[in-house]
Amino acid sequence: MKPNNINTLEQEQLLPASPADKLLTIGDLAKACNTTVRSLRYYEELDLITPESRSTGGYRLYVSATIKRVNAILALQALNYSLEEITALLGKASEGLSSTTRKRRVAFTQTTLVNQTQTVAEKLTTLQAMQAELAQRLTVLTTHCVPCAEAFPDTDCCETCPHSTIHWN
Amino acid sequence: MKPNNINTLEQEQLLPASPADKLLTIGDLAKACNTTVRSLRYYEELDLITPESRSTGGYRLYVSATIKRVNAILALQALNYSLEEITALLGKASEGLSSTTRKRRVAFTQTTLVNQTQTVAEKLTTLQAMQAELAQRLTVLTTHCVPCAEAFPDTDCCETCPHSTIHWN
DNA sequence: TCAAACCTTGACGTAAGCGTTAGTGTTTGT
DNA sequence: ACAAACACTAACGCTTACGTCAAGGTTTGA
Repeated sequence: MKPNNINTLEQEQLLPASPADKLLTIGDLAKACNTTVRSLRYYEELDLITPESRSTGGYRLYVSATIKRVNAILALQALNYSLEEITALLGKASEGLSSTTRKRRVAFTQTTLVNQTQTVAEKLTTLQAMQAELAQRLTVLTTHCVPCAEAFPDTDCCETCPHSTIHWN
Repeated sequence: MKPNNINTLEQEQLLPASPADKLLTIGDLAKACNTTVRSLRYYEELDLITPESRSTGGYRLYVSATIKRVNAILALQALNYSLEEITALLGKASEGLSSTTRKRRVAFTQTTLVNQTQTVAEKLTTLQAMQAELAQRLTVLTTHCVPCAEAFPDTDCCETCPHSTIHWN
């Protein structure tokens, strides 16, 4: 499935002293991005990236800009985005870059940032509640249960104790 | 593995009008914790919970304190802890119910509470840092990228923009 | 007493994100 | 010219946290 060799030719003609964008094999790309060949092929399955062309033997050949793209993918993954979300965020590779993409991209990023902020805030609230409850449990445990266990080391009276909920089991 | 029926008998004798800790079936427990029967059985597989006893017909019967335990598990899961981490955090059910002395059990609970407190504190710090970064990114995005995309909807100048890291690509 | 509702133990299915062969072809350096 | 290094496709494997039957036993209320 050769994309558009015409474009390639045009570019070579239009930019004879072009950046000499040396094409990368999939192994080169993997090393450059500190990831694996398998991951890159998987991203291609998901239409997150696509090689610029193929060698006569069928090797995938990537332009160096793809490094940026892959690094973006990896960065977003590190932020707990799923590849599906990342696809929504960066767009599919086959769809290229339309003129409206930039505006939409920025808007999309904005809404996802807002969502992230909200999610983080919720997590914080939960954690703070847990922290408070842990503190209380610890207090009751040390002020009540520890002395109690000290006084009656062998008598298991916890089942009848109102504080037994502190150490659930 | 009945812990200490002697204790139980003692208690029944000592407290004929005891709290009557009505035992819950697995369905009751699931409803009480707003989760599923399957999940509870899975937690048991992982030794996170264990029924107090079984009915003559083989039904799992739980003490009401297990509700707290399960709720703790669910709360921690909501914080993106894996069940393996939760097991490390809360301890295995079989260990908690082991026939060790009360002193040791209370001490065990104490140390796990301290550990939990510390872990929660760390998680809080991380989340607060995330919150700050998200806020900053949102600021830059709205003050810079949104107007920029508004002004140049069609010119993709992001590659040369120092703020392009805000909206990865 | 009997049906509805609940429980039991398997055991297979699922989704994500790759890891890992297997069997084969391609490039590259010497 | 030939071996080493690399790439190709296809396809099965793995993990986590359950969902979802299947084929039966158990409780419970009318």
